[in-house]
Amino acid sequence: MSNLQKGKVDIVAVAKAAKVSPSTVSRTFNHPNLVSPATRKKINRAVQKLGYIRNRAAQTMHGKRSGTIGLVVPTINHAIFAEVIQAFSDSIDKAGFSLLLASHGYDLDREYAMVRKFLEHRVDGVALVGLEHSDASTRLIEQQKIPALAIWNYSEDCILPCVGADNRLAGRLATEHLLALGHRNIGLIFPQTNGNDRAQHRISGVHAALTEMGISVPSEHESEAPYSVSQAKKAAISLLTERSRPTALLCGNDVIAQGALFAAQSLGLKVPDDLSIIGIGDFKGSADVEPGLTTIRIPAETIGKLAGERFTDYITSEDSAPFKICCELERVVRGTTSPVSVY
Amino acid sequence: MSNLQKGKVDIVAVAKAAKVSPSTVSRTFNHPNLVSPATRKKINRAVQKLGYIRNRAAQTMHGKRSGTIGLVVPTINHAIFAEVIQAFSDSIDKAGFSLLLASHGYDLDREYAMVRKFLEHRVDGVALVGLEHSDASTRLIEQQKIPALAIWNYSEDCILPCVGADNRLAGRLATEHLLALGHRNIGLIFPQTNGNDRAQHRISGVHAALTEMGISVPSEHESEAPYSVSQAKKAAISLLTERSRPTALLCGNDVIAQGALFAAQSLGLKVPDDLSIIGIGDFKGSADVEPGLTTIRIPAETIGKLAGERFTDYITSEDSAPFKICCELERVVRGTTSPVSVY
DNA sequence: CGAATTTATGAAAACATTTGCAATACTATT
DNA sequence: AATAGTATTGCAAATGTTTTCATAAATTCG
Repeated sequence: MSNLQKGKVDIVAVAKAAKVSPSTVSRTFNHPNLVSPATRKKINRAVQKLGYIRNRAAQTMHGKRSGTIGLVVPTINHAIFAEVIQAFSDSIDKAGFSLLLASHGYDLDREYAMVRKFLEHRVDGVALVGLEHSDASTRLIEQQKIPALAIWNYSEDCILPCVGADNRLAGRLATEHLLALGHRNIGLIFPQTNGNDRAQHRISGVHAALTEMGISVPSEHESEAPYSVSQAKKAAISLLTERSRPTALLCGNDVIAQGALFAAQSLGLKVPDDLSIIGIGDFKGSADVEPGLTTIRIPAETIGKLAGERFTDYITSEDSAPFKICCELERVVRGTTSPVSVY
Repeated sequence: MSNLQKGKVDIVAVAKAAKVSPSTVSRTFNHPNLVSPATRKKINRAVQKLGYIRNRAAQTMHGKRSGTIGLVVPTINHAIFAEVIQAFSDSIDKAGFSLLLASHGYDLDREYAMVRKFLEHRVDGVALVGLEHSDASTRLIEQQKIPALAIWNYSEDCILPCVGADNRLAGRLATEHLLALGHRNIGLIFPQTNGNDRAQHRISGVHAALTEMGISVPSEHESEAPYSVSQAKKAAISLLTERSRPTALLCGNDVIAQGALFAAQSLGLKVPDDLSIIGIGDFKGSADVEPGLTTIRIPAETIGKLAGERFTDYITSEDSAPFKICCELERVVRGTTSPVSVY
């Protein structure tokens, strides 16, 4: 009760209370085996009594790790990123790190600013979503020799270590599923690809697969929609009321696919009989709509977890060999796709 | 090119390169008006050339603010928290702060651990979700005299400053809407209330409103479901297949309500003709289901934004008067509720 | 032109910790 | 019992900044 919150409760206050030197207190924390059990007990009692809390800022100044990892995402407020963030956070927490989080709203200049901000905080590593970043960011990471990680996308020729899935393949898998069901007249709804390499890769995978089959998509069947169910719904409605309606809709992500599904339902189209819909992502909720959404599952949780584990390893171990991990995609066939109807 | 990443690029390296003293460099950053434009230019050039980045750890040691705010949420991976986190993050970012984020998975002991962890990082403030916290956490905050904020819930008799909505009122509003439509046989599906004061308050508001009307809910019409569409769907199905089916379902949050909606649809019940459903929250997506979900809107974004603004104010200004802000709820009537049918 | 201000800069102490080195105390060995 | 070795502790320097105080240079004013 006496000298609790007396303002300055630092390591020397503890030392004084335990009648030892500050060095010994520090050692009790950092190398407990170097200090005798008896003094350790004295010190712990003093720590308790004074309510002492270690100061990582001071530790950091000594070249010790700050114990923080910075993660920059495009946005926190999307189901899919929230899932990655959660898994990543849990994962690095287990390794004793804290998460500094920031979002850039798909603006790569802001991404740079966020990385810089994190560097000021002397994070032990920075994780970024995607493979496309501004030159400034790349240079900064290079110069400062800060461990960096690309999350979410996988690519062989990525400069940074990465943990993610192959979005090109995701696009291809979705396409091949529709093709296998006999669809040849396929509509595409994708988000803007600008500064969004996930979408870029996906759509390029789609086009590759289509071209191989000699299929091309007329421009009126190719539409752009933001990451929003309601706006995707609008886009889908206008696409579906074109003269020649496609038999299937391939959507750049599950949110768009959900919008498309609602659009179809509001137009009185039967899914999957009149129209097949496939998404990419398998977001929470995709299984639950009626009918369940067929999609290409990107294992967000696995990616986040793995990324956290490997990255903290990479940071803490001496012999840090860069790594690239490709997480498996999975085709999840539910109720929104069926063979093209013969009519 | 020469002495870029030579390891130690600190303020004295910059000083040397600019041929001034470290003090002057420091001043250029902190009190630029105290240093002549000419030297300022020299210094900036040196900073550029060396790629110097300020070290907040060292600043923090001087009693300067660390520039971080810790936010502890139950979970990141729920639409509604993701939205608050996003808004809070943006908001504090504008004030120059960085966000340290952690989740506790509805375990108040872990919440304590996270707060402690943040304290080690010398955050300038901690924000917690909800009003119910372990004694240990409360004591810790008290002892360390760290600015703290309760987000999400509003209550007059809250010890901490708070920014949030009145969940009791939310429950009451939802109930009154159903009552006004003539419903008397109401089913309840709520999440576990243990360690979740949001749910607790909502359900107590519901019961209060019902009791005032002399209505009681038979226990077989009261069900518990976790925060998951599919599990809520299951719970709703078993509730709706009881002998005496309620005419309306009041759900503890929109995720549960969505599950209930899907449940009704899969049972062939017409919503809202055969069954009215109301949720609480107004999550992203609630407007987009078919029919649109009637709900009590909790303004997550406003809460996050306001919380960030007021909290950073509170932290940075000297005359920090504690504050309590109650954010307005709004009844959003969409397609899932209608007057009870006369039969 | 000299005194009184004002402006610009530097020197050094302070912040809370860690750690290499030195000193002391204890244990085992002959 | 003396010596060598080991276990435990303390001293002091170092980490990268900020800030107070002092000093020097430039400006203003009578």
